[in-house]
Amino acid sequence: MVEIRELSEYIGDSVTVQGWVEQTRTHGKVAFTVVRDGTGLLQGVLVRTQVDDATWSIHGSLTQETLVTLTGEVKEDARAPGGYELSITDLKLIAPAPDYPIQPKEHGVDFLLDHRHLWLRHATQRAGLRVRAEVEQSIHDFLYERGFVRIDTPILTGAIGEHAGTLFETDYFGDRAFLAQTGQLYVEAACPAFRKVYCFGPTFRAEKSKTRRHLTEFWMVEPEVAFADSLENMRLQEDFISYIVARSLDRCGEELKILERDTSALELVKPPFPRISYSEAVEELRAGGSDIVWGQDLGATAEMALMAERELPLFVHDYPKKAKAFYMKENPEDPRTVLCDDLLVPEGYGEIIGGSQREDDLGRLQARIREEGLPEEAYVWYLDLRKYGSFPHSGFGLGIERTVAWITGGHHIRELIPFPRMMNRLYP
RNA sequence: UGGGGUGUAGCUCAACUGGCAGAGCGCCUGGCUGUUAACCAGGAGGUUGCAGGUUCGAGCCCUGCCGCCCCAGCCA
Repeated sequence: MVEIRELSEYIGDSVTVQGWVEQTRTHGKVAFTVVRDGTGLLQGVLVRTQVDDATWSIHGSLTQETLVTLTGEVKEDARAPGGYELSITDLKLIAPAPDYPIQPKEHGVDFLLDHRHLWLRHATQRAGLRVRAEVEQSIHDFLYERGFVRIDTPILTGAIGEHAGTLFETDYFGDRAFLAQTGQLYVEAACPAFRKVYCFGPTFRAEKSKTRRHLTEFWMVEPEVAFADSLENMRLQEDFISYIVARSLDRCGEELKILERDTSALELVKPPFPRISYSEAVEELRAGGSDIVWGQDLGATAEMALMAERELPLFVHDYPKKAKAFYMKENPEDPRTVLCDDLLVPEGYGEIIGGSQREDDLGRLQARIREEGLPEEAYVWYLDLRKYGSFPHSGFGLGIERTVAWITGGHHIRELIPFPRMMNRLYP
């Protein structure tokens, strides 16, 4: 048994390959079968006069996604998908696949999502998910090389997070528990232990969002760095994003081609990225005809307008305090704002990073928790971090699906996670 | 939660002004020695999302409900 990706080493040899039938075509006394084994595609060719009746009739009974073994001689052939062809001498049906639902044609999204467990097998989905895997690996590699220690943060928590109204609640031995909507507060705790840390995992938001940029369960990487200020934080972010994009271009060329991604915009992604303050963004928007006023958060329309003429990712930093989370550090030069940044990417993909310097002053942090009406008792341990050797630190969260959607040119982030969880979808 | 759209065969969609329920794909049968979502001929396949209403007659019009899609808000 050989893998299809190794076939170039077996030209002229007789080999056996096992895989799933993607398609069959019969043409009188010649028949073709395209088989996928998870490492590549192979076209098998069957000639009526060169095989016995039993083998020929097996071919006739093959349907899409039947598991088969093919034995025959390997040949190079430009006409074959994958570039290699097998002249079949023996064909065995291992497991049948009657009435496979997904045809090689257009389907509606709802139908495909109902069959997500099967849709994963198909070319565009394979390509997107492989890019995702490469993005994830490049995240680990980049951070590891820079001395970050991975910290796995809890998924079950008390009411710790940013907005209590968007937490999924579950029973915890008679008490209430919530699914984590960020690991950030926990990586902050690990910062004094390892200086540079990150968490990587699923996160949950019970927001009733129905857009192509939202899931209720999505994956996020959250680096946190002791002694980094907001400017260093942005430098880390632009290096990080540039590395991830370069790795995808380098190692996923085939996948991006299948996805028909024009990569010219991605080739430009190199540090430094342009930066504008929130206040400058508001001025720019007003000059462009928007009636946004200082203090309002930037919505999707505003973000789209800011990115319309830009080719590189853009940092928008130092937002009004009221528009941002309680843990962000007050800007000493303008106390109306906090030291934070959003990274917006071009081509309509919007925000992929939210980051900030954290409030390290115990008194101000306590005051902010009270202002937001958060349950103080849940934050006792978090405040301890300011009580025992408080230190300046910064970090950010990068959304995996949004990043992969941008890199692949995907229309909706639901296709860039194996099993999307959305407001109206918990199956399969 | 608002605004817009949509629901017809397993799938993707047609069906004029309200007048016999259609096609392609997939499936089944047959034909074809180089196909690339092959092609050709034939066949099976329907409670038009659900409930009511108007009408001689409703897939089409009206009311309510349900599902889904897109946009916005929220955010990554």
